[in-house]
Amino acid sequence: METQTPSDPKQQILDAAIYLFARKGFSATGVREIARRAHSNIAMISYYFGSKRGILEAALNMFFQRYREVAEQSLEGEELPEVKMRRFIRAIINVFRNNNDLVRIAFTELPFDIPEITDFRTERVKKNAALFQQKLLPVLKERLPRPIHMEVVGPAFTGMLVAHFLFRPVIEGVFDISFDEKFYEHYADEIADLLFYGVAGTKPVLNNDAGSG
Amino acid sequence: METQTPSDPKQQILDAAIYLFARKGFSATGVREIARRAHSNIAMISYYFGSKRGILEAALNMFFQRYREVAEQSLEGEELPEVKMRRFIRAIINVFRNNNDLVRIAFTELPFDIPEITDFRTERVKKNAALFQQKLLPVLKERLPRPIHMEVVGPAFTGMLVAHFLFRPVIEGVFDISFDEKFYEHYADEIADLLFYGVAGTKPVLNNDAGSG
Amino acid sequence: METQTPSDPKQQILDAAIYLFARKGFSATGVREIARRAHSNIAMISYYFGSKRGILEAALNMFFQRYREVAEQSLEGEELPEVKMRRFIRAIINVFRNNNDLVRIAFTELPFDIPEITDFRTERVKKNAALFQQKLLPVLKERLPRPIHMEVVGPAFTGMLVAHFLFRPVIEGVFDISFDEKFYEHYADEIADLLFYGVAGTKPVLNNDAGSG
Amino acid sequence: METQTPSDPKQQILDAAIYLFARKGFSATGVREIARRAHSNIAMISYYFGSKRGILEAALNMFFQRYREVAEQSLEGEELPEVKMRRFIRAIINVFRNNNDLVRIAFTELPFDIPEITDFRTERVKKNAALFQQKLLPVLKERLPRPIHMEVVGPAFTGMLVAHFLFRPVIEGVFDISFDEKFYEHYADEIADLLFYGVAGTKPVLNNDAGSG
DNA sequence: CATGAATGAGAATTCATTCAT
DNA sequence: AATGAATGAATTCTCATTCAT
Repeated sequence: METQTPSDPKQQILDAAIYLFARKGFSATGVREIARRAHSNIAMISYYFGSKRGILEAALNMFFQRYREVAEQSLEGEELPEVKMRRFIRAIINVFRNNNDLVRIAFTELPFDIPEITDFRTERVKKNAALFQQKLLPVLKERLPRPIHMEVVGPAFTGMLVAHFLFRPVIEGVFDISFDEKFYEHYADEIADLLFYGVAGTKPVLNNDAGSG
Repeated sequence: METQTPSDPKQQILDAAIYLFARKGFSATGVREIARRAHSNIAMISYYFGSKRGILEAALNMFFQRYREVAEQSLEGEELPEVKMRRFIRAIINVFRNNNDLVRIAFTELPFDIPEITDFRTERVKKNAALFQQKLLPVLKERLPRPIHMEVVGPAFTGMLVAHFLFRPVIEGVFDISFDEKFYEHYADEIADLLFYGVAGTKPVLNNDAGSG
Repeated sequence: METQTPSDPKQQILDAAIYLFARKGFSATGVREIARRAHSNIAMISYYFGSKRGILEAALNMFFQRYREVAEQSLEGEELPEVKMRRFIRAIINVFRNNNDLVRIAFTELPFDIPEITDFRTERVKKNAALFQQKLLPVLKERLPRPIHMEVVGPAFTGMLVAHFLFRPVIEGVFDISFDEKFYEHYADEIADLLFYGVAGTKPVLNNDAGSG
Repeated sequence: METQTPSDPKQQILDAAIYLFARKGFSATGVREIARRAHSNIAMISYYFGSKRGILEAALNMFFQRYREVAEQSLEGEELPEVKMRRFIRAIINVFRNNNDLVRIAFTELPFDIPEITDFRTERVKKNAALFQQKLLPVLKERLPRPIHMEVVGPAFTGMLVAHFLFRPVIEGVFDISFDEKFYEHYADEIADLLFYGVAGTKPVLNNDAGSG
């Protein structure tokens, strides 16, 4: 909301922290290192964010907000669920691409067994699930050949979506590939195909390009 | 040397560390806390594992070894790839269930951008990919309706498999469910169905029970 | 940067460390003790000197620099070598008196068999030897009754000069003496006499008071 | 006194400790390192020597005893003081050569300002001084051209004697020399000459070889 | 806004020693 | 005589944070 110049110290601290948190982890990253990378003074961190933890919260809020906006926009509308779902996948993958460090932090840093944090997370995911429940599932479920359990499909789908961004450096090493613009053109559709038809399911011809455009 | 009584201090340290690493993260877990939980002396950590990092390595080696054994066993044989794949999924999910903390540590703790660690990881994944390449893909690919890209399907499949174990506390909260024995009876098959046919793909009748029993 | 008030914490840490290193040895001295004696915080040691070792290096650099300055000044000039040598002895003994703790540290703390440290030491001594070689020996050697071997005389002379400052507490105990201003008035000349004529050598009358004020 | 086989663990511990104390210093040497170098068990150190400090004491006692024996023997007799003194120098240098590590430990490790230790040292030196006083000085003093102060000459002479063995690695580096058998043949006489006549004092011809033989 | 100094708590590790076997 | 496990204290160093300027 606040407009920041590129050399804005607050933004620089945030950027530096995101970069480091994503690579070394929150706990292993020191405020001194953040300040050094941000070409800023250590005391500025307290000044702007209150504490190291404050930076993490700011980063995650930023990320969840972006996710939320994009999710709501892409699931809106009266199209067929397949269409909306493909649009959602494409949009989210785009967000993830542009915020890869934040993806790692969000899925890696927050421990899952501390009640306070799990509650916070649960709340977010519940809202997200409600979005799907409301905008997508009623129509979708009728059209599926067999019943699905959201407590299985939901996390599995999330895992599918996010794995690429969590494991990217390793994938690049294993398959000797580099993920360029060209790759991502087809990537979202492949993920969508995988979600809808798996590797062996029959894919109706007409639906093939339904999600593009 | 290898057989340890339940009160073996080395094993107790390892168990305590795995429990804590999975919940608080490696860096945020202190050796003092590990020692306290293991009812052991701090100095014993150096004595047995050299350093805190040594515990992490011991834990990960244990986990990867278990994974490897199960993967090799379940992918062996001359059955149809679908059969072997379902057996693999069931076996791996079983390993993950019994080592949920290790799953979290393995997929969460090792940063992905430190070359040394990424290389280590890449090596492991390459070997794993080779296993699939050798035991599964040649026959499988012929039988698939459309070509698949391993650099997309591989990570997506991994994400599908692992997400449940990474997000479990949140899933329980969101869907108000508790994952008991009954749940896991069907879980592996649902994941296999998802992998093969997605949520919308047609599932041939004859293959349906190939993986059960 | 260089001018420090007496209560400057950096200087206080340095002073405390020098005091303790000289008495207990470097390894046996703890940073806690240094900080306590300096009425400072332990963390300030890292802040100012990087590490405990950093203090030692700062102390030694200070000492070697003082030595070097005095050595160069006193050996300069066109006087007879005996005159310059007596001036040098008097000046060095003065430096040693005013930095007795540093003398002990410099001659006691740095181990002699660690290549890195020995190299460092060798370099310093070489430079020092070159100073004598250049400013003193050419003329001196002509005037000596018999050839001298620098590899014997050099260390022996150093030992003569430094022993008093290394063993002072013991000497005081053995001879029931206390080294006051009066003692040092004659001390330098006695050492010079010892170097030039030993305990039994004949001492020419004319040179006798060349070195006195 | 106790006859020890070369593989006697007590002796091995002592040897290892002397080696390490001389190079790293007493405080910086750990019992684990000693035990490792002695191919012995840590607990054996307590068993044989009571404590780490016990090893140091054993080593120093050994050294002082050897010194004492040699000093007494070489100063005994009715020869001229110069003769006895040269014999003493030659004998002590021999002891120092064969126990170079112990020399370093004895002159380096014992701090000089802890009353207990200084007292111990003072006691030893007093006895040593008494030896000279009794066996040497009465006759020597009559024969010297000028009065000498023992509190000056004593320490200076000690420094002369010991410096070579303390600084050896550095001297070798500075003068690019290696101290072989041949060097030590003349070394003791050079030191004796230095003590008696300095670098410039006239040396009577007849006394030149009085000390050998 | 911004800084560099300062703090006290806490980090991991190593220490010499002891003990049961 | 000898061992390997175990201990608790002590080690150095780094941490996030605060404060006076």
